[in-house]
Amino acid sequence: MVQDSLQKNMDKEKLIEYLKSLDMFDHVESNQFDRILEDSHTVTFQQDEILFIQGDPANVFYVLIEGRIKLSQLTPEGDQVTLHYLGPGEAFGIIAVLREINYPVTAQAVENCECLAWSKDKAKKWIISYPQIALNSIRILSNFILAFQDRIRELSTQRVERRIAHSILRLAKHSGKQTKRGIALGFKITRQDIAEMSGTTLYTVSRILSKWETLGMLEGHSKSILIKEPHALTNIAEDLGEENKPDITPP
Amino acid sequence: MVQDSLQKNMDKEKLIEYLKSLDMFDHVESNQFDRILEDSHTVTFQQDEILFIQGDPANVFYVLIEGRIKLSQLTPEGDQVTLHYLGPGEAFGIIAVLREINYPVTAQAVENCECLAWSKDKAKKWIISYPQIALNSIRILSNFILAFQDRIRELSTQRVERRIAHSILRLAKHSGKQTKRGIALGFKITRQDIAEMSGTTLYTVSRILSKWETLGMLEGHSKSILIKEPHALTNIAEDLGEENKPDITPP
DNA sequence: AAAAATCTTTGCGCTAGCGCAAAGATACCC
DNA sequence: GGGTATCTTTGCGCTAGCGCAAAGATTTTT
Repeated sequence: MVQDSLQKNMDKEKLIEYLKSLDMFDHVESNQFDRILEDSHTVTFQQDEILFIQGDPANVFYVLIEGRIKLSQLTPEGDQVTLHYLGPGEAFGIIAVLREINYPVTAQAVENCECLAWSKDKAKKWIISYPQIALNSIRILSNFILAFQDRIRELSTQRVERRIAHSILRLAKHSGKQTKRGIALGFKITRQDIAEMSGTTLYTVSRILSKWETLGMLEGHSKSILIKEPHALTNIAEDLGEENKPDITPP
Repeated sequence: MVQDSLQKNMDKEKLIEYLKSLDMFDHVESNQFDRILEDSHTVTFQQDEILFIQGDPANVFYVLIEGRIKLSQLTPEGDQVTLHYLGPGEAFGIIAVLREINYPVTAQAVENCECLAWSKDKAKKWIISYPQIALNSIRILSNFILAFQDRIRELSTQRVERRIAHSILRLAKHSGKQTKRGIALGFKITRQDIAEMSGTTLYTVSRILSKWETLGMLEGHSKSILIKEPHALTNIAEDLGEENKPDITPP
């Protein structure tokens, strides 16, 4: 973890412009941003670096500027469950900082990352004394609640194949890059990672990806996935239409 | 659904005293409560009555005073998933009202209920213009997030038996009544209800409850459960110690 | 370039849990 | 109080998905 001066990668003007566009600072008066920024510092993390581990005392509130961060929980038995992949612009650590509890999740950089960071006290000061920021926090938290409700519903009622389809589509929506050959997921991701998002095992993910590959829906390379037929994946995720198994009866 | 005058079941003084004790109004100045109460009206619901269905436009924010309410989601396929049982003192409808979205869940009274209700506009007015109430909302929402995270972890990594044990213990903690013979769950609940909380089927719940009954851990009657050995249940929920199957080898 | 580490695939056997069906039990209603 | 609706239990067969093991493939390290 490295602390930079603010000006390294972006000048102050541009950074403020960017902050203004974020959910966390939506509708905050322009003249506040100088002070908000003064209270912050920039931090960078290398790929795979761990920002904090579930159970660590929560001393910092972050906004992710650049890169991608995985939020996960480890069970007492050692199974990892991925709760969310954060992308640029997302805030994290709100709950732990405000509630004065230890971080309830582990945060790990899955790419090189750059964050703005506020100490617990400064973050609390802004959220508590600035009603608009509190309201923005409510909106952010409620997004999590809605997403988690969907996740619980999925895990309770859908079979693995569908859940995996959903997980991959979520990644695609969040970080996919359109290429000539299809949508490529924007960062390295293993079968194990997908299993942790879908509530299954890496074996099952591998088998199902292989199946989809033979059906021509996607291409799975090591640590990367290229979605060739997003529509077919959506069909599986939404459980629409007939299986598009075109009866592979050899001639 | 019946609208009462405030004074029917509780006089105003007592009601204000009660409101002050709730999470939603924690640390709100005493002199505000007259006005908060003026903006509200009381509503009662009969057992099994539906307060609102997922997808309904969110016009009302509620605080549950008396009774118990089930929050659930229905999948497009018709499977029901129970997200939470609300008890007295809990607020609901915050997200839908603030976000101007339709209710994301269905709310149904599982006992006769009494609620305080605020119209969307009045609720928004209070939450937006009164920072302490916004902060309290953040705390309430973050509780949901933490609970849902646990739920996702459970569904992803634990087997049914353990999840059922957890569900029942949660109900017991939330609404159990200590009796001579054990802890009795405080309201009618079917095998189907428990299945919807645990992400399984009513058949599996029935089989597992039967097993626990033969082990002497609990007694399952129609629509009610008496926990005779909470400790044994906790062992299963936490996956502690050895199976307390005392080798039922007949004499 | 070789060696080590990590990730992926796939065969194989197994079992947890599903879900139909049908019979009992309990609660509800006219 | 008898009939109806709702809940619960349990037998039975089945399959989705788990998880070991071992072989490939790919990436990283030296």
